[in-house]
Amino acid sequence: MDDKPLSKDPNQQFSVPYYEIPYEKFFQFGMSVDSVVFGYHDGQLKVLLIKRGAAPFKGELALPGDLVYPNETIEVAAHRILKDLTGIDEHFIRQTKVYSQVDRHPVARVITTGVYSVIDIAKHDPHASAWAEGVYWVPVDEVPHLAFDHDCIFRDALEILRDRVRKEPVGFELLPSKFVLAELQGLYEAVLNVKFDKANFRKRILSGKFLRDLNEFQEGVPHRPARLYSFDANKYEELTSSGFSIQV
Amino acid sequence: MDDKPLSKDPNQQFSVPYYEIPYEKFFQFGMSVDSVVFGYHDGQLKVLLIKRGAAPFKGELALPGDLVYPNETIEVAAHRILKDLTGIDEHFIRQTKVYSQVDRHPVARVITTGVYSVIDIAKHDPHASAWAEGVYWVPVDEVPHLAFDHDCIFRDALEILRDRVRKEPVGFELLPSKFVLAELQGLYEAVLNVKFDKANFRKRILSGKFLRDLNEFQEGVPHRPARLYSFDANKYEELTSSGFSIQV
DNA sequence: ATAAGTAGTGTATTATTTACACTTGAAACA
DNA sequence: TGTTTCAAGTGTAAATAATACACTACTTAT
Repeated sequence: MDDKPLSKDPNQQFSVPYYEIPYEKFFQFGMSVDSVVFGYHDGQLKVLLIKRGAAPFKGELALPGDLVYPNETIEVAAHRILKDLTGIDEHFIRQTKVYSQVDRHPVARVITTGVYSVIDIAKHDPHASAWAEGVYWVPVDEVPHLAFDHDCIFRDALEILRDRVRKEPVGFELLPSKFVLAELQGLYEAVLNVKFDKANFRKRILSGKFLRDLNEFQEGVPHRPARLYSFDANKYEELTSSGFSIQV
Repeated sequence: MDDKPLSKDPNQQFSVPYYEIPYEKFFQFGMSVDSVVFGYHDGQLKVLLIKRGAAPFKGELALPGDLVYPNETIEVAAHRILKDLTGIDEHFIRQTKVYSQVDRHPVARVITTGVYSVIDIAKHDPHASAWAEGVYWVPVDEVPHLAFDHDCIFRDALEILRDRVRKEPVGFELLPSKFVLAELQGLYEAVLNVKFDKANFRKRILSGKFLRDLNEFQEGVPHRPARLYSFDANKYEELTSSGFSIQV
């Protein structure tokens, strides 16, 4: 009995001085990570949802997530989960918030950390795994009700992404390494749900000098092909270290 | 033995499939909160440090923090800690990051959430408590080495504060409810470590319309007394809900 | 050749930011 | 009762940045 996770019984309240709470009760938390994985496709910002393969909420839609292993950090756990789902080792990943409502998990006391991740859909082919019966890319404005408190975790992540994408080079993670300015503009428009003037968008982005002009061109388009660019991470580092920040 | 917190023994690695890890090992995390409490005094931004009253790191300087109780959320725990230290119930408080390095705590596996808090020094009188032998306001640029990974937690919080204070009404929490524009300017200059032009600062702040002109004046100053203002939270809410955001 | 369609550029207008000098008013002192 | 001192508070010209929008350029398709 003593080994079981903390009971969720509402009668089991600890309205007593801390020294009357058995010491080991302070060390019975479960820790999990829930990932909000963003991708961009067909001019739409999408998020990766799974159909849960295990209780609780088996069969329901949720964010991919799992308990943190005893020897893992949260970041390691998040990478493991994404690797299981997409096969890719390297992901851009950032924390959002911690969710610690006492009753947020129906079975045990589990505190979860939200993270978001931003990937190029074309490079990844998500597939079902031990804990996910199905995996789906869902446009962010069509996300249905999710298991646990994942509605909230998703909303918060989207809001934080929208804030961050304006000043950090997050957007480039969503695109192939070679892209065209119109794609970049479409991406920002999809993420932020706004429209930009083409000429002004170009001027702003190009004035930053962190895009490398590859002197290559689009192929197979039925009109004048556009120049290909890539994000120059070194140049960007150089710029940020002297106070520069992307402004979109 | 099974009831003890997770061992920090580096030999106890779990490089095995999850189903070979005993189930209860997933529920032996300790969860804590560490608060970075900011205050403003004498034109300086300061942070509240404690001298630890208990092992580990007894006697060393650290951020105020404690284990989360089994029936608490992280936010509740953070408020409890600050109440213990300052006697005040209501605090402005925000999460910063989660710190989950496996070896960050020398005794047990404890994951901590950093929070920051921003208070009016004049209204609070911090005092030693069960877990704090001493309490000190230290200017942010004179913070010495701290216990655990608190150096890092502090640095991150300061960076996040500096980012947030430019667009959220965080600064007002540091001042008495009635203040003078010069005080507000001094505060922003101390937090951000920059200088503003007086005329332009006023124009910018006043153009937001979220300051209420109290038609009252400073007293006891040996020069022309300045107008007193207060932050109008209702007006601010109204403005933000229609897309407005503070810009400093 | 020419039409269609997107790539990419130039520029006038408007809005915002910056720098800095100025005026105002209360208290202190002669 | 001036006059000085000190910071409060204002006005404005110049520089910079944001916006709107029309234009040219180039490649494919017919």
